[in-house]
Amino acid sequence: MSEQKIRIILADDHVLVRDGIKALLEDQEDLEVVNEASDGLEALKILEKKAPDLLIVDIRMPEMNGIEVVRAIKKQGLAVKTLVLSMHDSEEYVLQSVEAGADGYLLKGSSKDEFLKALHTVYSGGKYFSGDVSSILVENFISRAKSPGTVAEDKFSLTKRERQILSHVLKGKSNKQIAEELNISKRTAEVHRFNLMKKLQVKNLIELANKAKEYGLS
Amino acid sequence: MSEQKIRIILADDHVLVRDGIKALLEDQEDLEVVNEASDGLEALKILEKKAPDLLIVDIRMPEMNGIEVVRAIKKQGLAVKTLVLSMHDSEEYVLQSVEAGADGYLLKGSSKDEFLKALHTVYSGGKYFSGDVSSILVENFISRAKSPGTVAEDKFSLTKRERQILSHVLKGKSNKQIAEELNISKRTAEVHRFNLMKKLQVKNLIELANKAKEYGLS
DNA sequence: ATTATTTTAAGTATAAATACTTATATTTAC
DNA sequence: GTAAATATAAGTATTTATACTTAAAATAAT
Repeated sequence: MSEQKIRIILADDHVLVRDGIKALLEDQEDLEVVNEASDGLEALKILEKKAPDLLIVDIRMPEMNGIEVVRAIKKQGLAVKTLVLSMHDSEEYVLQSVEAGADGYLLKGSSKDEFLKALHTVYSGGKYFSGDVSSILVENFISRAKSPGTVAEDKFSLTKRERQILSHVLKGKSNKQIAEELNISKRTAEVHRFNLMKKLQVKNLIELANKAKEYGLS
Repeated sequence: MSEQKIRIILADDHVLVRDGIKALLEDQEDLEVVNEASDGLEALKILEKKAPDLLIVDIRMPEMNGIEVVRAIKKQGLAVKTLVLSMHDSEEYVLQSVEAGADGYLLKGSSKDEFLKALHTVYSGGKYFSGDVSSILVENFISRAKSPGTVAEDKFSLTKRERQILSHVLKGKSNKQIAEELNISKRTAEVHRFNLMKKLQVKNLIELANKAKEYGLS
């Protein structure tokens, strides 16, 4: 009865991490890594034709991040279960993953045993979130009940132009430089900068840099 | 003759990464992971009493980073070989590792095969640096020949006060705030800020934040 | 004890960012 | 096609940072 193995696809941009996890998984007789991907887009492509049981996906990847991959999967109604791995226990990531429809979320600080447990739980239709993560969920579940639709608002609802300005700001450009490069007035650049900092709720460049890095805003 | 295995200690703060690499290593019959550490200090302690053949160490770790561990090992004249793993192919890290006396340096983007090759090379007394890394070394070897003793100067030779100011700057404080908190004049704070940015060779806050993060300057 | 380094802090002038408000084109969406 | 959102940009006043130079105390090192 336990004849067919759980077919897994691994997506992580670090080969060594991938090889490590693969070795770890293949020590288990009921698991099988059928394919790997080194970025989000590749993962999606492989997924569509291989139709595995489970996808293990890292959040930070080039091209398309793990959360976006999960979102795409759910949107397309693919049957694959998803287990999100993360180096960072950023609250926002957790919430985004849940809302994207991830079946599980594990910190890389989790142990092998927890990893395998999560894997099986998710495979059999359950949800698995590592300890520290659960508390974040509980807290947000409560606050969400009070003011529905508020949490994890799609990123920060920056406009295209604001994102564009942001990316320049994050390169250390001054408003003047930005204005010159985009052929807009310095004042306009100022306004955009002002607005986006307000939206991101940061008071200075340092906080901006950190927040942007944390949420993967280019 | 190939009776005794290569005894390895693994140091990485992420349990899952550790478990993965361990699984990968223990698929090889000539290797054996005798112990693990989740931070630099722990690694050193274990090392001193276990005397393994080889230490695989991640750069970013709490308490004491990988490079510092390598440096301590060489200082104490321990016989263990060292293989440094890194997520980041930062030029500075590579150079620091070499100067600390590391026997090998591998990017986590390396494959399992390259990993094992590196391992064996280092164990048998050789040096191993993954492809992309070698070019960095070559370049710096040349420039060093011209002006010896210049490269990888111990951090950036910031003074204590400068480091202190830096940590405030990195919290997003203004010179005025810093001055108030440290009971110095605003002008003094300005000078320190100016000098430290010069020493770190950055032109703006963003670059400062990145550089500081990269080199682990608090 | 005497260099050397570090820390302190002032001056001067310029450039940039902050914290708004107001207001008009221009898109985009329903 | 009209409303809503976005992008544009000006005004005003204040605060901060930049880019130096100079120079005196205070500490640390040999």
